[in-house]
Amino acid sequence: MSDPDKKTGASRIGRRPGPSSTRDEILRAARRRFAEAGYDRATFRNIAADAGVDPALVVQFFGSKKELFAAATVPPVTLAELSLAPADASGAGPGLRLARLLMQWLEDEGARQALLARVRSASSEPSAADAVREMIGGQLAAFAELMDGDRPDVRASLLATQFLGVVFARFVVRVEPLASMDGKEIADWLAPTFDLYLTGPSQDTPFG
Amino acid sequence: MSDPDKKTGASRIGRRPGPSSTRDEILRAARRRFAEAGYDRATFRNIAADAGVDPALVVQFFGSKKELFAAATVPPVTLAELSLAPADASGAGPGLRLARLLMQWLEDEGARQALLARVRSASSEPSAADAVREMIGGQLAAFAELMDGDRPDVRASLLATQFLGVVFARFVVRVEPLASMDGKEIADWLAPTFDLYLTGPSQDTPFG
DNA sequence: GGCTAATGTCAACATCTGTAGAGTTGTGAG
DNA sequence: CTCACAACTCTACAGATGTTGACATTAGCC
Repeated sequence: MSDPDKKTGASRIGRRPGPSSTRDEILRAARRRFAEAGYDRATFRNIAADAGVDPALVVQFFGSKKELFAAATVPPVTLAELSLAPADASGAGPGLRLARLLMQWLEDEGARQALLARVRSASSEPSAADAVREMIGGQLAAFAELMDGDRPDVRASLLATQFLGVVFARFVVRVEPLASMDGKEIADWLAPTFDLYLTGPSQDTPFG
Repeated sequence: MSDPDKKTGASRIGRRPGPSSTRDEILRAARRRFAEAGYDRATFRNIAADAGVDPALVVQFFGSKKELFAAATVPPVTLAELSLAPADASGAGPGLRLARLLMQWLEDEGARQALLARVRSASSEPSAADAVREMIGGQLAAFAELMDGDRPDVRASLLATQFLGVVFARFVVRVEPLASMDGKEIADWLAPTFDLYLTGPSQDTPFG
């Protein structure tokens, strides 16, 4: 007998009638909080409040904070799913194609939040740093085959630093004018750099 | 009368005899903790323990955590203090000179820790993000005069992203092989990119 | 020597955190 | 209908955190 009024009938505890999308709402709330505040400052209570739910339910669904983070920060769109084709048909070079692809990826809110959550959290939570590292190893190493020159590993990691730097400067530090620029415009500026890393001369100095 | 034994005489509380370097030790401990764990996970208790001191003393010296952070993360060596001259005499281009200067700056433990503390903390603590942004605005804008082309603001911020990306990928995410490479070697690879940003063609597309 | 300020510890505070356990209500299969 | 299970909330706990106030000891100036 926890319901004081039979007419209203809406008891706060217990399962809700009808189908439930709560689990997805928790995931979306978690992704946004992790993206905006990072691992430590995104709390169960904040996330649960955003999803309109009790914090304990989040625990029941996902077990622990680390598991929630892992579940909430897998990008809903992968680079491979984006169409490389239209840029390919435009006669653009590999650097510009890659730059456009990456910037286009960031336009998707879910993917951007997932990436940002990982980048932000990498500063304090080691498992998030692992996620970023594996992301780079997996996603960008696929582009290593585009690389003509030697030291493709060095080229790939430098390319990754340039991309990570743009993300960090644009969304975390908010460096101007980069933060306010259009994604396509940034892609144009990044293209020559990417070409440099992809196909430029090696800077190895074995006799230095 | 808190001393139970006059012979040993070393009471734990109260001021220590002789001059004190405690304040500097706290600053060093704070800088290291902030650099390795970021703002949130570097705690008063950790820092105080590293300095061999009571946490309350840290508060007494610096007031609050934010003030301690501000005091501990000002780089002990500035870019301007590093000698640009020797690289200049070697006939190297502006990109290589700048790359070497920045990598040389990171070799200094204090400067590296201060920068890393700010970068790591920028992910969660807004005042740290401010510090990074102002750092970029102040230090790197001094190199904007080296830039020939138009849009020096865009060029400077892109240069900053490349540098930030290297720092983030190398020390936070620890992307290989970049994390294990020598600073000078990285400078060689970065040089063409910096030249591109400093003096390369503009990517503005007013008619695009 | 005496006094003030600097240096130091200790115990405690209010608050927030992740998480556990018990209890309540709806769903769906038999 | 029944009954196991899934979806919920409530309460509470143990630990950590930034910060405070009271107190102890020494340094340095008159």
